[in-house]
Amino acid sequence: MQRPETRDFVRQIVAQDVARGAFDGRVVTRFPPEPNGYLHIGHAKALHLNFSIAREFGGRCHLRMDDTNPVTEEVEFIEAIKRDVKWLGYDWGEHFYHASDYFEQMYCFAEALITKGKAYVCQLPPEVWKEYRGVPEKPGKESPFRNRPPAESLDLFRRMRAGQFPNGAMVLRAKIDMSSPNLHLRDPVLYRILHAEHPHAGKKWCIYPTYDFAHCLEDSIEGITHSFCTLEFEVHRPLYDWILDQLGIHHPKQIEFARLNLSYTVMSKRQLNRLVEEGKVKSWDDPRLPTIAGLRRRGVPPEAIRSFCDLIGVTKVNGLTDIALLEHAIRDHLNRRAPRAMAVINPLRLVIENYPEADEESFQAVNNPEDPSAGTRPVPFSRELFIERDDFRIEPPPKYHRLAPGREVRLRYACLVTCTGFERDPDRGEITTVYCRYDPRSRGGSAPDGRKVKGTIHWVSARHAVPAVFNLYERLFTVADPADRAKHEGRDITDFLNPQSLRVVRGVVEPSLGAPPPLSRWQFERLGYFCADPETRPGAPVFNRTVTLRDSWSRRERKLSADPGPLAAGISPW
RNA sequence: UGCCCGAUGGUGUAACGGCAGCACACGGCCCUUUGGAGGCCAGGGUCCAGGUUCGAAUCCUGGUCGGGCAGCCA
Repeated sequence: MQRPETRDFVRQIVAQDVARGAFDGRVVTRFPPEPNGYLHIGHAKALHLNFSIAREFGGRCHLRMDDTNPVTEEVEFIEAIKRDVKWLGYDWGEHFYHASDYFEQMYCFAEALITKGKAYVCQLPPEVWKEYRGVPEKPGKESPFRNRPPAESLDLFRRMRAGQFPNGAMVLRAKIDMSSPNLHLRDPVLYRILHAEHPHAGKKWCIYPTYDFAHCLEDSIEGITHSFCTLEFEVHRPLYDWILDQLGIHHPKQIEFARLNLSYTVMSKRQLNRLVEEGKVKSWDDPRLPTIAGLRRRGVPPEAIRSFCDLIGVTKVNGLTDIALLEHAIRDHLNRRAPRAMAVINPLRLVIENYPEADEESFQAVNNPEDPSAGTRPVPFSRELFIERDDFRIEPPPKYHRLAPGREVRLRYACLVTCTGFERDPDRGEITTVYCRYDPRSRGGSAPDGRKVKGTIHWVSARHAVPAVFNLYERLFTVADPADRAKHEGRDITDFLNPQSLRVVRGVVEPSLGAPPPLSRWQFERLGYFCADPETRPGAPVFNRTVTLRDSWSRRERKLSADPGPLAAGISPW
């Protein structure tokens, strides 16, 4: 027997269904966001699951606005959601729907249920209904309206629709089992009165179906075969099944999977909303947020989000995914695709003493070593350059391969230089200029005699430099699980905000980057991946740092400073 | 304390009664005109206790721990 193909449990179920000819072998899925907020990377997981499975099994995936609650939903979100889904690379084709377009059908199904004696209009006030429902440990109490004749319920329900009653006066409830250990089966509400204008349906309705009643019907009407949702809906499944069974209509299979939790961020709509409302971040597309809009502005490619979704898999285990995995997916894609350029985010002036003041020349730089077809570009060079402040030390620590008095390094693509001295500000002690002499025979950066030059640093010609603003982003929170910590320690998520999550610095970029297209993605050599902010302007570019490069030197330095080692500790066994 | 779901290296996952594998992270080495990328190596895991079986991560029982459910939200 052949070793079974590795598939997640969802795909296994779908494959089995297809194999045994369930749903005529068809696969139809759907992504049903409620248009009351922006999509985030957790939604991307659901999106990816639905669209990928549809594609893999030759089916289709619908995009559906689950707009059954007019008081929280807005048209603004509908367009934002469509834009984000499209940007992520998913195509719903013709299949864009609104749950509200099915309101008339849902209403008819509700009447059918009433007629069959499976639903009734209940006039218990909300507080009393809550009491009657009871608690999980004990059976609930039946509503006095439970056994009212179907004809009476039907009349009342029609008058509800006609607008004869105020909000909350009565509801339509399913007649199931008030003693069920599953609260959702204790005669759940199917319709409520809401005198509110609907963003899509307008003023047509004043009664609206609840999620439980609407969702299974939406799925059924659209011919969905597999309805994926998150774990918290597991206890709703018996109700989903009950409604469809009573009505005897097409019955999709609901399958629950674990939602995504990402370390060092928060994912709930409520928490994200707070961060925006309270100004902890600037907007819904703030690059520190895990929203799709935020990730896009941060410079995260959609391909990286999709491959991340493949990496995390699908299970029923509620865990916490390390954001390092997302960062890996981002670097992996950008390393192959992002053109390289040179930028200096913390400039230090470097003067090449033996390079004539009046001269300048340009060197050919490789655009992408991972992709020869990306070609090369000329980079201007002159006597005065900017280098990274981190790339010079007066007293270099062990294994430091960069510039220091007397040390030789390679200026990337240009030449070899040896440090001859430096100058400091007499008052502040800050280093202002580093002096070097270059080896004229090392044009392009190769050592003429084959001598080993271990360090290579990046640079920008001062005369040609374009000033640029860099938004350096770090993790939004200082703890891996801010939401859990807040919940269990009675604290607030804002207690864990990283004050360093955004640092704005001014530096320079090489002239080829003077007017980058908004949202274009680059690797600044030795620094990281950056994305031109939408607000970048020609001659005044603004870049958002997507993610740093992996940096084994800074890791080493951090380790050394954190752990002084046995010698520094001064401990000797004898 | 009712019901439902879950538990495999630090993290995310695979193995569907037959050699516990992969990825990320972490550590070491090689290579390098990005301390990037790439290559190589190493460490580290089946929640616990019983049972069934020639054989259990997998099946059964009990426990422990974690999550969900008491909106006219979704």
